[in-house]
Amino acid sequence: MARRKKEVDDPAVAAVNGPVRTITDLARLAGVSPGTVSRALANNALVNDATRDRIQALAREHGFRPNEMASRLRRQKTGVIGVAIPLGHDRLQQISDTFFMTLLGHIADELTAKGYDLMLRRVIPDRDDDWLERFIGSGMIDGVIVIGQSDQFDRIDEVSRNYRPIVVWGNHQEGQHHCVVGTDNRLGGKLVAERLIAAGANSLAFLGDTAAIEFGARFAGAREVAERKGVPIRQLPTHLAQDRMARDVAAHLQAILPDCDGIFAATDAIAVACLQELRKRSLNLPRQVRLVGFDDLPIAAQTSPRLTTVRQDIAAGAKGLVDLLLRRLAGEDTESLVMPPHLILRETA
Amino acid sequence: MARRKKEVDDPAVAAVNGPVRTITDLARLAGVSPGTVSRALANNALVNDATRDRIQALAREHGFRPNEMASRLRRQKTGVIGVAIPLGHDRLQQISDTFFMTLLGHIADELTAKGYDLMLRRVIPDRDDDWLERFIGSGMIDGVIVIGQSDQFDRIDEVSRNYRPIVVWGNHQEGQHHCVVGTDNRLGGKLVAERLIAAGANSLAFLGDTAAIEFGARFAGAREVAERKGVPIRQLPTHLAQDRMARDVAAHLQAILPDCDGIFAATDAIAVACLQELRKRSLNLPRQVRLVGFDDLPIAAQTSPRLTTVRQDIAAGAKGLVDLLLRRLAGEDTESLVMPPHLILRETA
DNA sequence: GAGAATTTTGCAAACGATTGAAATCGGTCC
DNA sequence: GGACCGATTTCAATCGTTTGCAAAATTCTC
Repeated sequence: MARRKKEVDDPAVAAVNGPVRTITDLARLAGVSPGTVSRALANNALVNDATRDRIQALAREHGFRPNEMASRLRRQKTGVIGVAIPLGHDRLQQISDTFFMTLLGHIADELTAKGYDLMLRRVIPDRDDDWLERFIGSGMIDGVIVIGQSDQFDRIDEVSRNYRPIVVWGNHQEGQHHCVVGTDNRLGGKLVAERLIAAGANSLAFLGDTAAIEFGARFAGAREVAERKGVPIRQLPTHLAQDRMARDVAAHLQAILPDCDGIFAATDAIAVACLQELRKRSLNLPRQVRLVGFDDLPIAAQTSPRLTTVRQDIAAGAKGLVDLLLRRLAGEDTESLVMPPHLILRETA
Repeated sequence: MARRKKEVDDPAVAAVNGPVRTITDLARLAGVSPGTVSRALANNALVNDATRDRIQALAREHGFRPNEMASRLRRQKTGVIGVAIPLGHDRLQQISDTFFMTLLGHIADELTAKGYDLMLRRVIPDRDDDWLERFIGSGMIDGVIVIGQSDQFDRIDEVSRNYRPIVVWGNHQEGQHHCVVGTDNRLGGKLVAERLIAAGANSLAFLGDTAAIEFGARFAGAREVAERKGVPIRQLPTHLAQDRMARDVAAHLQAILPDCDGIFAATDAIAVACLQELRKRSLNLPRQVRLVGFDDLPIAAQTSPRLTTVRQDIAAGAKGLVDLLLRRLAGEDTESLVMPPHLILRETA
């Protein structure tokens, strides 16, 4: 409608009147063709300097910005990286999970620095089996970072055979096809078990759900060491959602104490819950019980007693994820990046 | 059926055996026009049931998904909500700020539930003065949620006069134009001062940078109460970035202790830093010094002694933000939502 | 000042989907 | 047998940019 009206009216007048919404409006205003405007705004050397300046000034004056949706459609490049957080092995684990959110924050920083936008999508795989294909196939993103394999390892591995720009945060597994960035969880688990035993523990317990392969690897590492040293170790599934976690931890500790004197919490969040429960029971750390967490979240340094834990370098992880993704986007073939975990000795073991 | 046969035989069709990327590819395969495919995939009643089923089956078989970029361009509707986190009053405050990230997580949950995607953008206003216009003008988003006004109040207020679908997390100020969701920071500040004084404090200190208007309001509330009760109160600017925060807190406490016996930390993060510093100095809480934080982050319940603080209901805030934004998107005019803060009494005051 | 070389600009076809309007097709009615 | 009808389907224009190529304008050469 508006367009028709403009055509009928004196173009100059119409141009002055209406808002400048499209590159064509601006072109009319500047008395050049849309193509020229497009090039001028892109600082294309093909356009005369004077013309460019005039058009850019006009654009600024009218607060005009080219529609990126159209631009991205035309150039078949979105400038957006998708970040998916599948919540699989524990439905109640919220997207607000501290570790993932911190990682996400760093990823956002990295992507911003590289000029990419970030599209975040929370995913519940059980309710929606082609989540990854949908995200990729939407045409809205140039590549995707998956935070946490959860129990979606096979699906991710499968999809990655036909789709290259995908990088995953998680555990590396022998023979996997997709590119992953993560901590060497198995080694981390070994470090923990070694420390617990060195600190005097005679019976170990792992609190965490091994269905999540990251946790599975941590447990596997710990078990290897425990068996080698002849120390018994048991595994106790523990939910990650705040409320259920507290209940699980209370129940587990009730069952295993005081028999068990070395606790390996799959995450710092679980460790903190243990700490509270242990305090309730007035058990002394690390004399009566030893406790080690995993992640080295900021909170770990601030509990009392301060938590011994395994550091995952989140900032480096984020950098690695983004870096590898951009390289894959550029056509390069990349190896997975497995980062060494660091045992941070504090006061609980 | 005759049609099917033709497909198979027709060399032109057979030649297009490649991947089915566009609706046109699929149309050729199905022997119908692109328009029909579009309608079939959209479950438009205008298309024959049998045709629809056939096309949908074909789409599934070939893993075809319409390009959303194109779709969104055409319908002038993106289905994406932008979330901007301006880092203004404290450059070093990272996007990984716990409070904001938690809020972001809940917002993501809410938006996902409503069928929207989320585009995250970190913004450094000093380096880039038209960040908000750029985000809005990009044509990539239907609306925007700004997390934290930082020191960008005026700019946001200005922009909101010409752009309706914008909702902001932050402090509500008399006479402002834009729609905001947030806690009543002033009231929160009052609650804290009242509690500190009731717990026996005779001289108060506020640790936080009042240039951020949320913090300014918290301080103002506390000052009002303090002055009414004739208790002195001072304000000590404190950075939010982890490393500088620790230094600032140490310096401040060095300067004001033991003179000052009631500390109001602008955030729980600052409060935790205080807690560590106070422990170093072997001061007993709450006997010698009282401390109250703000936010009620998960960590607040897990420190030792457990932190007395003011709860901001993050989940409700996220729900409010999304709800108001969608209503504005639908054309409704909405009031700001100011939520009551709750003093959570624990062990530090 | 003609012709060549070089800048600048304009034209028009994409990108991949959506959608109003027009066309097609059986079938029905009189 | 022709008009008419409802149900389907096709056609073609559109969303707003970008960009290869041709055309025009300008500058350079001799």
